[in-house]
Amino acid sequence: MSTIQRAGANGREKEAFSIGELANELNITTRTIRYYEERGLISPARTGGRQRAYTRRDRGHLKLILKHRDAGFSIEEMKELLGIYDAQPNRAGERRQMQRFRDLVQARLDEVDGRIETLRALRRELGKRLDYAERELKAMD
Amino acid sequence: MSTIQRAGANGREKEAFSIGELANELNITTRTIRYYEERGLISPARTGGRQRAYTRRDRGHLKLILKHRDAGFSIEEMKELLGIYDAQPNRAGERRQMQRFRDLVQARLDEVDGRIETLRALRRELGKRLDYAERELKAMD
DNA sequence: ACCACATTTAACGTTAACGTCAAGGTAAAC
DNA sequence: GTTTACCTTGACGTTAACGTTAAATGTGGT
Repeated sequence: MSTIQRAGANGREKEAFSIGELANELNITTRTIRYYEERGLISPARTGGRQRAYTRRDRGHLKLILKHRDAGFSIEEMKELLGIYDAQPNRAGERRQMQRFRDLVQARLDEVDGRIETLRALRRELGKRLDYAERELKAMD
Repeated sequence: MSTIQRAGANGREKEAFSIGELANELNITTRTIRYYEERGLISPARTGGRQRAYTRRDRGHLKLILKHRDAGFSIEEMKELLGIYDAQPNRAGERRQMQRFRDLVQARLDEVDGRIETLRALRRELGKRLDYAERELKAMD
């Protein structure tokens, strides 16, 4: 698992991860991680030997990506959000950037709410069928 | 639009629809409808000339299918549910069948609840980022 | 130095859910 | 009984999100 541990800042916390470590931790394949890079969702640094070295920040990105994936969002849909998210190294971003970020997150939140509502509608529909079945069963004995 | 109107029972209510009519009403293409038939989700009757004639029941199926689709369910996931749903011509189904139907609907309901929860988790995540952005913006003026 | 295992790039394969012609039959309107 | 509009069955094309080799390099441990 090549447990990457590069020199430099050595303050107790782990600094860099290999692709295999992340794949393991997040329960996905290395192919999936490389694919996300291919599509421009992440861009990890490289070691001298050209191997990918992921930071804790990259790992955070991946986690957010997976949450979106599980919620049914496409890679294209994630790109906008992450692109902006990346554009703010820390908190020193410019106001314009920060506003744009906030707006995007807000929009995404609305999207999520919409999908929740869609699911609620289906839930109600299923509820009706369930009630029907229960009634029929009750009237059958 | 060949407004199919076959002889037989003529009690005010429309009896049969053409594929084009349904596609129009449901805002999908005829290809999509035929595809669902190909995958075994529906099986409409045919006219003398071999054209598909959909009943109100078929239309109901399609609507349920679309709700599932919009909620992110796959065709395979819909097949089980619709298969059973089809197995009950009216209400005269056998108890065994009805119980199986209820159980399936219940399971699907749980699935839906799970997906809603996944979306809620993402919602919370986005909420945090939104708060962060708002705070930063406030501390910027 | 050497081994065993992890990683890399490149490329072809796969599944789902339709889109998109092509070449005829069918139905309804005139 | 022709148009004209709609429907039919193929069948090949397309996009997304990875899976799956293959052949070559890199890395950690002894």
